[in-house]
Amino acid sequence: MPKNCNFIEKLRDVGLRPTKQRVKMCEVLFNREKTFHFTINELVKMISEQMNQKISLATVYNTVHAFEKKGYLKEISIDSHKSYFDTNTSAHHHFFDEDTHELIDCDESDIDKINIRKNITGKKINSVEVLVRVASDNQTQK
Amino acid sequence: MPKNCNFIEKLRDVGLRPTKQRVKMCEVLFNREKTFHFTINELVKMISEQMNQKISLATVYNTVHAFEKKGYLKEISIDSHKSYFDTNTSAHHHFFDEDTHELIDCDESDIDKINIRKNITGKKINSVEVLVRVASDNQTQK
DNA sequence: ATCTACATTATAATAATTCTAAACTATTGA
DNA sequence: TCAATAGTTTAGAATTATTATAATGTAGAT
Repeated sequence: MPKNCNFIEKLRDVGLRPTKQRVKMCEVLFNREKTFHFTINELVKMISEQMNQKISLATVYNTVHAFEKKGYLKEISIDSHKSYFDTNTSAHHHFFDEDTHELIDCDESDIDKINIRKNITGKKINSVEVLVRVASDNQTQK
Repeated sequence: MPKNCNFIEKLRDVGLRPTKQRVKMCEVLFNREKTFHFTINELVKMISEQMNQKISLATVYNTVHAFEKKGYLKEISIDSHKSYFDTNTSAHHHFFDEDTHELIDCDESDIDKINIRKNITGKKINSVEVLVRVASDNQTQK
């Protein structure tokens, strides 16, 4: 199962040259069972750990944004100080754990379909997403 | 109707000294019919326009954060590149116009109560907020 | 009126992100 | 196969938003 071939095709499909940095980035991002969330810094660290060579921050930024523009990654805004990205690019809801800063996907079935009664004239709805902030239920903890 | 007295009391209540910068800031933020949304830069501009004197960015940041900590302002995360604040501090939903970058409050009645079926053990739900992204319905426009 | 603790300010520092330009490499086609 | 070229990577500079600093100013208590 030469997984990398898929990534090379994927990159080509998107109009990106399959350089070794990008193929490695694809492995880290897409070669996994479940979708996941990351920040740029976390991603750089993960890639660096898996490569003998160092990868430049600029390359990671550029490529992440290229993937985002093409719909292979999605940015999630939760915290104004950091950009989180999600390899699950479908419209879906999230839990955000305010203690650990962990982002957790909601299944379709976890939240009923949301009915919007308000209409903004001349505008169509692009997405409807829910963010559920959770924190420790422990009284003794902040 | 000496509105400023209210602001002085409000500031005192929060443990902030009612300096003229802060009172002016209160006027801009709270002396209005409807709640509104702003970025720090917009706020600085608004305050500067209403004062003969210039106000320092640092003062605005500090005071906005002080208000936020005390629950008189609320930060809204929509766009990782800018911090939006809201003078409506209740949990409520938003429309975000992706064409104009305008943030619009949803009334309670615009969206049905959201039922969350998933439970995260040991965690309680702090807030449930919906963001509805809208854009021009015009085909000819991006 | 004076004193003191807290505020304001300009500016420096920091952090996240984007830009730049030189060196590098995948692809094309001879 | 191999050079030409068009796109890529990189380190580091530039930019932007935000926070820290330290000197000066001011509100409130005495």
